[in-house]
Amino acid sequence: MITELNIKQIEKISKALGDPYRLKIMKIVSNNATCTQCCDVSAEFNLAQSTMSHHIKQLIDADLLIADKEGRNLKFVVNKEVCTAYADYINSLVL
Amino acid sequence: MITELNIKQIEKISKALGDPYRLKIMKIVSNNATCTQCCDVSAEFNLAQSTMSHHIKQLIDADLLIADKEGRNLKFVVNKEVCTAYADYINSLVL
DNA sequence: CAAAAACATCGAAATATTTAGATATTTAAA
DNA sequence: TTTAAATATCTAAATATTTCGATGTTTTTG
Repeated sequence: MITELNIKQIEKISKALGDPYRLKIMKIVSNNATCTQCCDVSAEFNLAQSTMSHHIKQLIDADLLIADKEGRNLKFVVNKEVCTAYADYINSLVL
Repeated sequence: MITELNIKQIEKISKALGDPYRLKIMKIVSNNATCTQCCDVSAEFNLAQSTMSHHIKQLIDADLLIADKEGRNLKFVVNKEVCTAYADYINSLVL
């Protein structure tokens, strides 16, 4: 299934990636073979829990992360299709 | 020559792309076979000249556009290397 | 050389984002 | 079943971004 992103989604994804914490979260999740959890990620940062929650929410809302609530934990992985579709859009600017 | 972007550049590029006007500017420049100028772009928008100038500056500062001052005109094209390098970074999140 | 064209810069208002603390919710553990 | 752990939500302050109008600079044109 090939995902095509509209311009509003491109904007939202770009905005979500326009923050150092959120970029670092993406990298951590990407580097993790297994699903990551909020608390795993939080451990790497010096931010309030509510702030972390906010950042992760933005990545999920932008569909960059796919989340799955398991018990009291929130697990997530990189949304490969959306990342690829976003990269495709960027590449389409280069003709 | 292969461009490698550091994380600060990735952040700056993402931020630059996280705005509907700037995304539209990128598309206009991308679609133009020849160099684009500020006044070409401005004609498509309902924004003050100073605002357009500000948006274009952000794209140039993020190295997404390459600018060249010719007389009183500012001409620019898409920076293909940086766009490609950015897309590569995004793809690197998908393993 | 005076006027206009193209763009940049500055200052200020409006708006959006980031952040933390307090509190709420949901689930697991004791 | 009380307690603790993991996350979410709300509010408010701090900070950043967007936008415009006014003005400045540089270059071309009359």
